[in-house]
Amino acid sequence: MSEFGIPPYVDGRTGDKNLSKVVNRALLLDLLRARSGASRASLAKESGLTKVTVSSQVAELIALGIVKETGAGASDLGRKPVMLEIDGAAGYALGVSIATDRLHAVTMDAAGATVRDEDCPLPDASPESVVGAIASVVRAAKKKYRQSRFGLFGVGIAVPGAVERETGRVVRSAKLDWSDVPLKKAVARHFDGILRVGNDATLATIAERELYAPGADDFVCLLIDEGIGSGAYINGAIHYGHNGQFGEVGHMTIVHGGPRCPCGNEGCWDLYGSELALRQALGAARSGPVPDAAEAIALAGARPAWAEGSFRDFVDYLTTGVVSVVNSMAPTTLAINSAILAASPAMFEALKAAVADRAMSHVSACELRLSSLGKAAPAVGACMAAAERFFEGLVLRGGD
Amino acid sequence: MSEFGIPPYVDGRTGDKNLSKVVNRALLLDLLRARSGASRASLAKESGLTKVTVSSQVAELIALGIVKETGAGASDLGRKPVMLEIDGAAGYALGVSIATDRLHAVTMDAAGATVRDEDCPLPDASPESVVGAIASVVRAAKKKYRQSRFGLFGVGIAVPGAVERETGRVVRSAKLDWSDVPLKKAVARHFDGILRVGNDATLATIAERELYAPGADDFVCLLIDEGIGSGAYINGAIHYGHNGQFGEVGHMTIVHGGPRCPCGNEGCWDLYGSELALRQALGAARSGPVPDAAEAIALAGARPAWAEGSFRDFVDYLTTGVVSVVNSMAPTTLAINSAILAASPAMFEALKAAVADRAMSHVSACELRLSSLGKAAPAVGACMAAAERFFEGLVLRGGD
DNA sequence: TTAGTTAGTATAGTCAACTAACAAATTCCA
DNA sequence: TGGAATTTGTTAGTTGACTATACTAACTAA
Repeated sequence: MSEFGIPPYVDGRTGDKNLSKVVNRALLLDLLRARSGASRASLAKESGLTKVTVSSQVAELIALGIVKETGAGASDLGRKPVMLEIDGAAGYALGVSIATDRLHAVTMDAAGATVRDEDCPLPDASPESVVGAIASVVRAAKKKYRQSRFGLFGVGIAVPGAVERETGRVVRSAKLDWSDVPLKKAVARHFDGILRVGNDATLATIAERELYAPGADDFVCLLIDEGIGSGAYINGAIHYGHNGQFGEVGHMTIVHGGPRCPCGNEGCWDLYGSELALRQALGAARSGPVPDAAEAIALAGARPAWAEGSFRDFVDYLTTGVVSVVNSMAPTTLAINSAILAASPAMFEALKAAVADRAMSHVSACELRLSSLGKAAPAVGACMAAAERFFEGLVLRGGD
Repeated sequence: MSEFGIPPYVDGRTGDKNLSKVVNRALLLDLLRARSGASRASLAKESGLTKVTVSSQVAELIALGIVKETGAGASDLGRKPVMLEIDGAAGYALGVSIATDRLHAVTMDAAGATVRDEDCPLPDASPESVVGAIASVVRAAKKKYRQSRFGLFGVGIAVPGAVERETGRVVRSAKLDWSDVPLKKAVARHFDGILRVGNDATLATIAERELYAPGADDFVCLLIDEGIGSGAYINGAIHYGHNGQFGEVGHMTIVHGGPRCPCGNEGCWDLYGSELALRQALGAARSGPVPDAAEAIALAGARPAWAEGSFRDFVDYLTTGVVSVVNSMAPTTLAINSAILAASPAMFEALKAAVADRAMSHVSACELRLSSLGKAAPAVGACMAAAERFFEGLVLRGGD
């Protein structure tokens, strides 16, 4: 469950008196969050801890207000268990993803249920406007959830660009035309809880894995829209490269000696396999205007004859990139978040078949999946990242 | 120090009474292995543990025979510390790498010092011959080190191909023309200690990191010879993909629509940037025979005019692949093990400059290094992998 | 020779998990 | 209807490893 490979409550820590308590609490919280329908006895069985240990931990979690008893459960024989669950109403996390013209804001309760999903228009994409809009969403949520035990405990922000992990500084966002924006610092003046700022593809990957391959150690997620973004769990941990922007797989060369890309490299996959590239190809194919995103999606569903070549090329370019990713990283699951592919099951099937044909046989066990989270993925992932940190804090509390 | 992200003594483990002892012992062993010149007091300072805890752990490690006192150390003031170190003579690890015509065998003592490095010719590359040769090397080492506390405690075997991690089965090795060879099981009949079988590039990566970037979380290693192999540490853990063969980066496409590769993919980097590809280009350039590896290395040093174009193309192809790797994985250090580049510093410098020019600016902090381990890397890494497991065992012993 | 400093040990206390025994609640079956 | 069996959860006491505190040991410098 943890987004981190080495759980932060273990990493770099000496084996002091609290270590086992902390490890066990994390284990129990993970079990409680993963399945509903747990009791003290079932937790003991699944965790390998004794009933006594579980009871004492559960008592503390209930006292903290994060776990609640929900009455008697079913049993074939013997005393009925007292069912336990994370108390969703204990607190809330807000996830915001930034686009050029709007914010997408998702709210989740402590149990992980989405309780709100809204779009806020932005006057412009300047850092000031964005920070202002985030501040107002945060303010509203803070007020709304003031009554609950932990209130609005965390905010996650998904940025389409490179983010320095430690400081939450946006190093560079081509989409927003930002350079060196201290986003976290700016938002922190309006919110003093858990605040996480990350790359949108990275955060989307957190959400997609939770949905499609919870617990998978090696999981890659591709986001295909204007450009091609990606994120990856490797060895069970989400991978942040430099500046939290792992996975510029869009800027692998697929055409050696090809045209220069704005990124500085040549013949990048992004120039051939992105939605933007497809739209430009469609425009050229009909010798007319370049379709916008909505029209391209409609065309992908309709598949008019004149567009066939463009779509076939698109799948072909996607195949080349996906095979490169599969061969070089050997994930067990690869999720693709693409509105175009979502609109055309046939195209996705063609891609799957082509990848299976070309990928190295011993790694082709990799499962290709189409994401269904769509545009919401980064905001949902931002929520999850904030919640993750919240639970990490709970683990340390009372144990440190 | 651990080759694993989540230390195996923590992963999946509940916080029982021994957990802290195990964690602390691992911590102390890592410190002892990393630097020489430790004392109980310095270990306490560096580990954050109390002197009492350190003393009691050290007493057990000395009783186990893995740590020894080496007399008084220097001090400016006050009582002189009793210096401690891993007792190299406590035991030995053997690392073997398999080539078509010979075995390369490296022996290390428990302190990590290489004590022997030999080549054993092979009559042929059949599984029977290889297993027989390994068995005889192992038998000799077992006999030689019989007197020491732990004797020959482990054997690591580096295979040029895909290896199933759990079982040590060689799924496929094109170089050796092996399919489905239960190598670990076969060798286990001649050796009952720690036995690790792995992909050669993966094991070489372990060795290269230890040398060039000990402790680096994100580290990629490329091995360029007949083909292009690679290994990577991501999030501080060596990454095994499917079948222990992460990093078929050689089979990323760099020429979309290019020629079919034996692997099933098209336009693979391997077809353009490997030593084999270079040698074929050199042969074509002089309209003569394809040079063998030794001649190619000599030519790389001499750089005759007729070969200039081939070498320039070679660097160009390498650049494309390296930039793709750097952009998509964002490692902090990338080590290249290539006899050709080692023979021509100018070529390596040209590669470095071209990569810096084309890689995305925010990830170009990645440091490119030329490996000096050369052909020995896989065998050295195999030793290290065996030693790693040995120390993991020590950590659990007396704590479980 | 004595004060000051650093290394390492001895002893007692604390914490959290464990074991064992028990109380509570429920079903099955005579 | 009333035990026997079974499962849930708690209470009481034990254990192991770390910590704090206080000590001895060894050494430098003035």
